[in-house]
Amino acid sequence: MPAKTDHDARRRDVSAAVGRVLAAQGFGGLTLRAVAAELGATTGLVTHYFPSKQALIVHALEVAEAHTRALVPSLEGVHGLEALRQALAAVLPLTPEGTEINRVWVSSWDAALADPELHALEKARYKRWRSRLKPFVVEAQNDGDLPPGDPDDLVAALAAFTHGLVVQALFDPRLFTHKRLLVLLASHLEALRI
Amino acid sequence: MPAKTDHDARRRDVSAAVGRVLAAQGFGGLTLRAVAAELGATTGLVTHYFPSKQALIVHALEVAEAHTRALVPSLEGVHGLEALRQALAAVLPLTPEGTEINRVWVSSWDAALADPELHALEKARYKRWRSRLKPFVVEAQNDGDLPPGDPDDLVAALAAFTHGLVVQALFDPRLFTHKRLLVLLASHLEALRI
DNA sequence: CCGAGTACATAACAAACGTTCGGTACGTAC
DNA sequence: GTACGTACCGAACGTTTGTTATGTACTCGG
Repeated sequence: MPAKTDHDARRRDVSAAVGRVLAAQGFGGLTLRAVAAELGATTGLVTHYFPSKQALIVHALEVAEAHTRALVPSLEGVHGLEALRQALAAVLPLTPEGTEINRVWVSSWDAALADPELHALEKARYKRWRSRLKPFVVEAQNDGDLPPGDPDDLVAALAAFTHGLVVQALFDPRLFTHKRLLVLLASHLEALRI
Repeated sequence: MPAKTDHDARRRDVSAAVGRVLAAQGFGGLTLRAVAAELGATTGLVTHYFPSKQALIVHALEVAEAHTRALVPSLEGVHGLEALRQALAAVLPLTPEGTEINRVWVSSWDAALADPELHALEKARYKRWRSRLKPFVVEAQNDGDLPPGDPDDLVAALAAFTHGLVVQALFDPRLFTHKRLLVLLASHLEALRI
């Protein structure tokens, strides 16, 4: 009875289109018709795969998270402070792709602060990010490359530094070039060194 | 010929209502009707004082900036690292008022990334903020409380740290309490000490 | 080849949007 | 007192929104 199309793959296509609209227009410009146009289809297709706009957004942000995580290089064989540096550098808007996905994240904060469900999801996402960074921080502390103290505090501070840099870079890419972002990150980690 | 009402004061009233709607609903929920309702008036009043929604937003963000700056305590007699700490602490969401205005700022980034005019204004705002912090950084460097090097880099890093902390705190106020935010800021500055 | 069910297009729907505008009330200037 | 300009209401305008319903083409299991 089922037709041929790959349902899950098509859902991912739709979500990808949402991501592109979001990166270009922000949440204010995210409409079902814009998504459909980006996809070269109609709103009928979109609503066929997602019951509501809210569900569409939620899924699109999940896909974006997976995408973001995929930008982090393999850190096998890399440890401590250097692994931390690479993990944080992967988040910076160093490529057009990185810039686009960061635009999506920053844009999503508006909706996430207003909507309870999105708020909870973003809060959980931050928790996941910090817990993914934590082992590297602990390692760096054990190596004597970072000062002792509650690693959770250090992780939060480093996540803050990185995302704060992302925001400034999005608004002034001319001032925060690829090279300068990496220098700022590296010298920041260096400054924290004991 | 002119009637009695204080035009500028009324414009500020409208902008304040925009701020309240923005803090509660974000840009997605910012409509002329919501602003009018918040003001206990009609859309006619709003459009009487602002030619368009865009102009309304621009003015509301200007008012918000003035408001934000007013939250910074007098730093007369305070210098160097301690002045820097106080200036940055003033930005953190430590009070309901501070939380509300930070919600407005973070929400505004969605629209600011999508609209050229708002983008330019936000970019300029960041520049102003950094240049206001810079003297304190230079002072702290001269005092030997902060490492030497390009003060612009240090300012950008500290602005990044602070705003990144703001975002995390907005999404998880339970985890980032008033006390912890201040501790994180203080120990971060301490960690940068030579 | 034939029902059944999926994959969409197309179109309609009420609701909500920003903007525009006529109308009323009320000061002020002369 | 009359004329004029401001302040604001209330409603209408056309557009756009998310959602829902209808219709058609196609693919499969039997």
